Amino acid sequence: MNQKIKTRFAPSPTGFLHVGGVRTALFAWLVAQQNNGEFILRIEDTDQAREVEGSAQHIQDCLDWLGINWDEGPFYQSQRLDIYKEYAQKLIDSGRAYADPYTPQQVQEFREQAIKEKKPFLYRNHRPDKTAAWDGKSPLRFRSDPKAYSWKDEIMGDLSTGAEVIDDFILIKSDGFPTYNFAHIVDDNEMKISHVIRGQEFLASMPNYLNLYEAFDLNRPYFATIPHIMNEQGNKKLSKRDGAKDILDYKKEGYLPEALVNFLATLGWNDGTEQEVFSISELKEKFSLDRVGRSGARFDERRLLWINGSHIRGLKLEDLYQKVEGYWPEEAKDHDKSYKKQVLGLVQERLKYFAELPELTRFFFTDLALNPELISTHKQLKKYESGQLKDLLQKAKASLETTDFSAEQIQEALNKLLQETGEKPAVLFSLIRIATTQAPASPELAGSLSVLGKETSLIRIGTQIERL
RNA sequence: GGUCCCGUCGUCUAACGGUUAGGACACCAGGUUCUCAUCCUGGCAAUAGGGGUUCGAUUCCCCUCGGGAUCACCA
Repeated sequence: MNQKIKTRFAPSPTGFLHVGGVRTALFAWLVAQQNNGEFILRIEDTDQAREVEGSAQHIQDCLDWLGINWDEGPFYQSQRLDIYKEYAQKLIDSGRAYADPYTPQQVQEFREQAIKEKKPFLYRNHRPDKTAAWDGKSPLRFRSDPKAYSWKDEIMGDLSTGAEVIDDFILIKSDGFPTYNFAHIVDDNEMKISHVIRGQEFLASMPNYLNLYEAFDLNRPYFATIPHIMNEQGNKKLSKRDGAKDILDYKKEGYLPEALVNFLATLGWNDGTEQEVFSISELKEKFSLDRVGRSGARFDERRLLWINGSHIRGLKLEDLYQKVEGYWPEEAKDHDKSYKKQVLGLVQERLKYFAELPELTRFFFTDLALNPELISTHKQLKKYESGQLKDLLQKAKASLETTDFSAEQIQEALNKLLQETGEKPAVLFSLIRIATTQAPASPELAGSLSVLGKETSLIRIGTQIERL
């Protein structure tokens, strides 16, 4: 195949982008990336009624964030009406398009009649014998040539349908805008798209598209149909109305774009090995359409969470620090970079997404209110008298007072204390951990104390002693 | 309803017609001097059903069942 690989993402600007749309874009982009091809963005804004203000920009923001960059565009179909008119004229000249004489109401009546007679509705059964020249005001309709088709889909394999599904369809609407069915074929040809990669909602229309390719005497591009992502119940394609999130929500919540890309790429695709976590460059290298599954996949956010955590753990601390800017708890604003970086180093391995940074780290920046429940519900500590706990903390305080506050020295001191008191780590360490953090969970003790610093640590232990 | 597509653990998936049907997420249990997390070990758990073809079927064919897409002057 000497043809230059060129793919496109062609969304309509009718709302925010969710994971389903982005996955389609991603697959098309990956195909172009790995073949040294081009990827273009085309905004299919031919339905003025459904257009949502800001949507085209939003789509670009999403792709930008994910690193799905386009080589050309964005093209806007609304600015290419002349091109569609030219192509339409070719079909008029060759007798393959005609002015539609019916009103929508009349067409609807035909349809209802067909339903009543339990026959499939085909517009071409109502084709007028003679039509007036197209005045540009009525819709322009394609004169189809019913025949059976078979074709190859790079994902679905060999497909075929009979002539009974071929029908006349609208090329140009009465508002002068082309339909998707027409415009996308014109543009794919004009833009020399080699691989048409899109969601399965278009699969049923393929025979009609093939019919139109033939009417124009065009070579077919390669086709690849991507199965839909299903909603959580698995009974419907994922859509905005059943809770699919805006892609930018994932950005806001502190997901890494490379993690989301990893997640979406492996939803329906795998490389045949047992690898689960991929970098973008690995995906560029390894992705292939023929290893995309044919069945619809469900979106499982828990898996995304795991992949995101996995990518976070793989980040260098300095990189992670750059990325989490803006996610720190309010109380962290007066603390310097060096301190915050140390804190970050301690929580890196337990961070699943950035928005949970505040709850994980708040106690490093401010004294949390004493939480007696942490002791009263602790499975070991609850058996102790408060006097005993007080005594233990006093010993801990005394020991730490004379300790150099590196993590290693603290660990050593704590180990010694363990021996001296004869207590189990589950008791002594838990007690100190609770006293110094007042949090249900925190990073490992010696490291936390070291970052917290001697003064703060001792004060907090002191406070706990007073309140026991 | 017509047409088309799909059907392996709860989820994402692997398996030239020959595997004890593998891995991952989730979940459960144990381990790593405290918690949560990480990490390690172990566990639970699937070929929708029925017929063929074959020495042998998750894999090929047929039927049934189930799910989805589509049938617009929407994309």
